[in-house]
Amino acid sequence: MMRRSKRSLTIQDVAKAAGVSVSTVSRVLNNKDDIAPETYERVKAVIADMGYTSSLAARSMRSLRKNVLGLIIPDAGAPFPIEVMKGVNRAISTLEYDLIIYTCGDTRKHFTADREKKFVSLLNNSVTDGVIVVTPEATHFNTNAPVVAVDPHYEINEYPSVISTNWEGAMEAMGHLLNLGHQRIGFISGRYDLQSTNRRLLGYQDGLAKAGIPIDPELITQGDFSADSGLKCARQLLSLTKPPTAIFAANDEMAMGVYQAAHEAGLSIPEDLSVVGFDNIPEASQSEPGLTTIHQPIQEMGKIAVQMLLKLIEGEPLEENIIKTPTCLVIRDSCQALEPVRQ
Amino acid sequence: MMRRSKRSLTIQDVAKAAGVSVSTVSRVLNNKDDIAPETYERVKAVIADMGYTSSLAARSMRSLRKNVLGLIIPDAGAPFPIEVMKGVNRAISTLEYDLIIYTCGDTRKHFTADREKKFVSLLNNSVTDGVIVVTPEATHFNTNAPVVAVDPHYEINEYPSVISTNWEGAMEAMGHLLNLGHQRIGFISGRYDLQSTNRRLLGYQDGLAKAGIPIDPELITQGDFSADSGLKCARQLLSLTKPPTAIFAANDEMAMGVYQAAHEAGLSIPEDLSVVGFDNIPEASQSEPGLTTIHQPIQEMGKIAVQMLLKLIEGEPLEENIIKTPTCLVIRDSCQALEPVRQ
DNA sequence: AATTACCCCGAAAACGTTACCGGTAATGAT
DNA sequence: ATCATTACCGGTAACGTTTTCGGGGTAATT
Repeated sequence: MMRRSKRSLTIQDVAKAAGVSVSTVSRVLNNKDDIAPETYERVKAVIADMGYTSSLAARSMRSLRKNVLGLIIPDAGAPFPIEVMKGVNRAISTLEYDLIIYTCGDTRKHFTADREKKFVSLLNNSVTDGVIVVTPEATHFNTNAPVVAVDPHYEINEYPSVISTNWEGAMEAMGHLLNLGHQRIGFISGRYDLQSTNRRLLGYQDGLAKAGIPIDPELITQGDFSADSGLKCARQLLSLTKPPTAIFAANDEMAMGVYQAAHEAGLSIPEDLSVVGFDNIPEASQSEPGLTTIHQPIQEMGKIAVQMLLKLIEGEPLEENIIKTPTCLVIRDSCQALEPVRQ
Repeated sequence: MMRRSKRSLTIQDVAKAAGVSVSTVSRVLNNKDDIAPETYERVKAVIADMGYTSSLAARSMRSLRKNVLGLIIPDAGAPFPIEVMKGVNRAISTLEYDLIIYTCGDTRKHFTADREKKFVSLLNNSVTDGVIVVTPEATHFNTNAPVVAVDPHYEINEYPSVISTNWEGAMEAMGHLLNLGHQRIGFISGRYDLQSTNRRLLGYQDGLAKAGIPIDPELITQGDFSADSGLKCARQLLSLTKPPTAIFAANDEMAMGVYQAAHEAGLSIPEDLSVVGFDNIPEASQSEPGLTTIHQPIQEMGKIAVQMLLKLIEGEPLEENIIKTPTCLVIRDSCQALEPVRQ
């Protein structure tokens, strides 16, 4: 129960208490085999008794292997990075790695630079063996420790990445709506400079083209992946002189905004408006009605990123530098066949 | 563009490149005033040019102040810790502190021990100046760096903490339902050994007592704060021979489970069943119908925790060791006055 | 009995950084 | 002209760990 007043416990204190050298304690800590069983047990007991844990900083500085993985996510709050985080956490929990999460603040200004700086500061010569970055803006990180990206913003990168079949997913979503007889389908996009946005928009356009339906620019709006932007875009779409009978939102959060806009306009889903989202975040199944959406295996993506990262750390080569995770359509209750009688 | 192959950049490399000593570079890095302006600028330029960032590990080991705060959360996924995280992140973003998040895995077995170990490993003599722990199980942390808890599990702790007015909130929720004429009110509790659960249950009981309504043990069920447990408890409540006309769930996630159970049973909310939650997580406003709930300023709690922690780091005394954040009733569309005609 | 082999363990050198102490040159005061 | 003061900067000792090296025992082999 006695507490050191100033300094904290060091390996020296343990060594003194156990009557052995510092090296021996270190050997015990790292499960080296070069040690007598009885000494091992005795030192182990002293360590447990004193409640000693080694300093991450000192350990990281000396040894090459730190047994810590890093995860860098944008301003925490969006479901996507959080789902990735869960997947990473789960994948790591069975290994002997620890996880440190870094969030870059929400300052839009120096977003990239700031993130990159923090990233390097973490990695460069510090505390982690490798890092996973979620939706990175930067296309290059100057470090020698491995990096894996999940859903990178831009297409051309230096680092390995895992990303979903965005185009195929969007095609499938469009196929579903078209099969139900919808012809005027609104699209709510994300930022145009983002890879995932681009692919989904392309899927929307190609889906229409395949069905022989001309593209009406009025039906394409731009959001920013937030529910709020989805609301605004949906309002805009619904106030058109010839409003769409269905809306395909580039992610589920914006689809939730569509729900709200429909509610405002007195439209019920799916009777008056069909809605399809993208991602299949947990909220999609809890909404009323359940949101039909394109499932993206987000947690799985985190898991795959961990596997890639571990390979890189071990020095093994990667078979694929870009791994594509498959999407699939999840049908719930937010879509309905269009009445054959057109008004 | 040239990249070192093996080792990463050190302060030595920078010093050599800038033609100054290591100490001078360090002075520049730490904005010490004991330096000539021109030298400062020159070294700064070299640092930027080489893309050097100092090693967190080495810096942490040597200097007392690390300018890094730690946040420890249970298995990431639950909305509560995530909201705290957002608040902490926001509070920190204006300061010159960085944030490192640690999640203890979801292994139930050594939950406390594991968490404590990780915690100490982070703090003890490592990388952070102080740590915020969300819903800690442990009542004591053997460390000399400061700790602040948000919503600690148990009532008697060693560390300062910030916690909501759980009893008052529950009383207000009950007052609302009772005012609407409800007499049979079901309660879905959390784990009985948790402080917040206890307080809310007490509020439920005291609310009934105040209205002169006897407590029916049948109406009190125990969940575990997950939506799934809320579903199960609600099923149980609704299958009673005399089912409740209203359900008060000890958190919003379980209230979402109630929604699902009502849906299954063909009951509509609020016509056939009134529901009140607790927490006011983002999903509460997005659900259909909007969930009436007790607002807990979760992000604010994170912010307050940061303020307390900073005081402790600065060595200033705390005015209060326990700060209570106020709850308030948020009325949405999940409650309705009970028809005067009783069946 | 002498040599070899092996098993443990301790001493000491790093790792990259900051804190502390001095030292030099320039400036100002007597 | 000498001394004290200041401004700036470099050398060096830590910080707490892991790793390498080697040495002292004891057991096995010649």
